[in-house]
Amino acid sequence: MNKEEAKQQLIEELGVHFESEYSLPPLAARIFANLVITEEDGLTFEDCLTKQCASKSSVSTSLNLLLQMDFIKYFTKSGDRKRYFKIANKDAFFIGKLNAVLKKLEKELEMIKKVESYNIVHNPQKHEANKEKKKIYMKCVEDTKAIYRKAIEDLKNTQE
Amino acid sequence: MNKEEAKQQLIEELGVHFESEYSLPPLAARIFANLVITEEDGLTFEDCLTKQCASKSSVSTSLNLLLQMDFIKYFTKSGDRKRYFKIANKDAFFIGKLNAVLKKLEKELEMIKKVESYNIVHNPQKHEANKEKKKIYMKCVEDTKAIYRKAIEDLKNTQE
DNA sequence: CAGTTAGTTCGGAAATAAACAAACCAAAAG
DNA sequence: CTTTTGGTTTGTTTATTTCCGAACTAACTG
Repeated sequence: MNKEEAKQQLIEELGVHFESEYSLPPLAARIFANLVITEEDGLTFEDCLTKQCASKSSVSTSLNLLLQMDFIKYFTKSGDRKRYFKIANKDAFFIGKLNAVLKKLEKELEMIKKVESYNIVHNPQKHEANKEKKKIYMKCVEDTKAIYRKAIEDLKNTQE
Repeated sequence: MNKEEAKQQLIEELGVHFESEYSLPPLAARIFANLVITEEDGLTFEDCLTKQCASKSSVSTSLNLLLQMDFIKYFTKSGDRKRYFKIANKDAFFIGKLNAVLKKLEKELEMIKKVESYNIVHNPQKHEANKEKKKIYMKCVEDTKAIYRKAIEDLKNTQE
């Protein structure tokens, strides 16, 4: 398998992964995948257009979505009106991911607490029955959060 | 706020949460939310139908989806043709969730390794640049997995 | 066996999401 | 000032998802 083939295949695979992982529309996921694995330092609007065989408007929407989600950023070159898009920054890829998981865990905890509050008031016996399990689960979430926070710190300290 | 109001509001809120958290269709998410917070020991098909103001066919589809995803189970009462649906089991709710996260992390690792393999062959310099970050991220994922595995064990040992 | 109960299945309608084409705009170049 | 470049915006089309109604089935009931 040559490089171009390997690349295309990996983009498709990564694209599918990103769709579910980050709830991205298919085209945005593919564009992001392309930016993740490209060896170039930044791809232009046109690059994205031709590489994904998509329409201008769809590429525009997708790139703006990715920008707004902080998945990508762009830079310019003086004397060149094009924008060059690249993934937000080498760490952001991981940090963003870690933060996303953290946020989900926070939300999950919040929902569990709401259910708990409801049960304390309206279903005391049910609350008693689940107390121990909730405790284990919550500890697990807290431990995970600690690990993630540390990893984010570590990543930040790896700046080159 | 009375109990019924508090309950309805919580069901809606939990429902919205489950939609994104577990990628469930709206109706299935609401039915599951209802089963999570109900004080009854199991709700019938009809209960789900009337409480959600949905059609028979939609309730049927939703309940079967939830069954197939192992989110819920049912039991029967002798001399009663109805099925009583309830959440899969008190631990399964958490264990299932933890396992789902574990699976996602595994998949994530797998994708990262694929990108890494591609870079080793086709983009050695890029690979070198990201080596340290990948290492931190991977350690983080492994640590998380360990915590989750332990929590699952702990939950299993809490059987009443 | 005729009806009722507790659902399932199938075909389609309604809602939502994703992508597109075409018209548009602002900055730079000729 | 006209044209080209690098996009954006708007309105539509297409695809997919979600839900529903109506017809069906299998088990029980009288």
